[in-house]
Amino acid sequence: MSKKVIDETHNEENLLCPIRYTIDIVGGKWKLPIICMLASGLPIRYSTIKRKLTGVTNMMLAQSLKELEASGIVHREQYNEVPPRVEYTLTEKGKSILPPLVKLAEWGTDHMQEDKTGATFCATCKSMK
Amino acid sequence: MSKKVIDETHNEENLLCPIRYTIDIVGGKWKLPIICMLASGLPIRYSTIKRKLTGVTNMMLAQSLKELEASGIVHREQYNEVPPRVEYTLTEKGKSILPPLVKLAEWGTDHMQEDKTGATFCATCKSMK
DNA sequence: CAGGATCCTGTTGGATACTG
DNA sequence: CAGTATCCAACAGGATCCTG
Repeated sequence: MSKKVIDETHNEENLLCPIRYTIDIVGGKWKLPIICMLASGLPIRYSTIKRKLTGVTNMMLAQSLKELEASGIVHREQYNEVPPRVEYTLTEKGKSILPPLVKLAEWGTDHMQEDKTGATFCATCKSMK
Repeated sequence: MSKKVIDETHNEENLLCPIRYTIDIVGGKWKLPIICMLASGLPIRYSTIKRKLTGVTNMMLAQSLKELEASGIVHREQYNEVPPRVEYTLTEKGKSILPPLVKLAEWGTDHMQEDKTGATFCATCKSMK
């Protein structure tokens, strides 16, 4: 979810565009990998996500998860144990965004190969297909 | 096409992901509106695009068009007349990205209405459906 | 008409340290 | 373990002025 101030003069023209609404939800550096990782449907712990997302900081991961939760894409389940455990899953809304993303992935796969032959693909995204 | 320096440590994990490849192409503030505007298939002049894209500067429009051309999405046809005339059209690759974008738009339309009822939609994007 | 050059600012994302 | 807080660098995008 973009924090940018809505410019009223462009609001109706661009920012309420349903495509941009969708891209805003999955935009940013880490949200797409997170969604891909949760695409299996199984709940995944915070620490597991952090470990598999090479290079992500606690700061960025927590923020991305919070924004995805605010968008209704992921569900956060907190267990009051010691040590604490928090698991994330895709909501129904989150699952429903996968087919459109797969369309994007298919188009990307087709046309990446035209440009740079032999490109390797993100393992998590491949798992969506 | 983003100008950001590619971080080699995340390259294979994220940046060669076909979804991100696709989103990078249509990302940014003006590329989606430009693509929507060209979706009819008719060639459109630079000045016409500029006039219809309220708020865009020459700087941003020229840059967006150049990047879309480099991505193979739009074709630039220059006529050596006085005054100069340049017309833009979607390439075959550009046309082929419309169906995936329509999927995104459909998802966005469905779920925007859950969040904010009565939201108005971008006229150019609606024209794609 | 169709851009380019230069300078500037707000946002995004990262580094590091700390906590319930 | 699962985050926060604070500070900072990089980049996208805009304003203004200039040109073939």
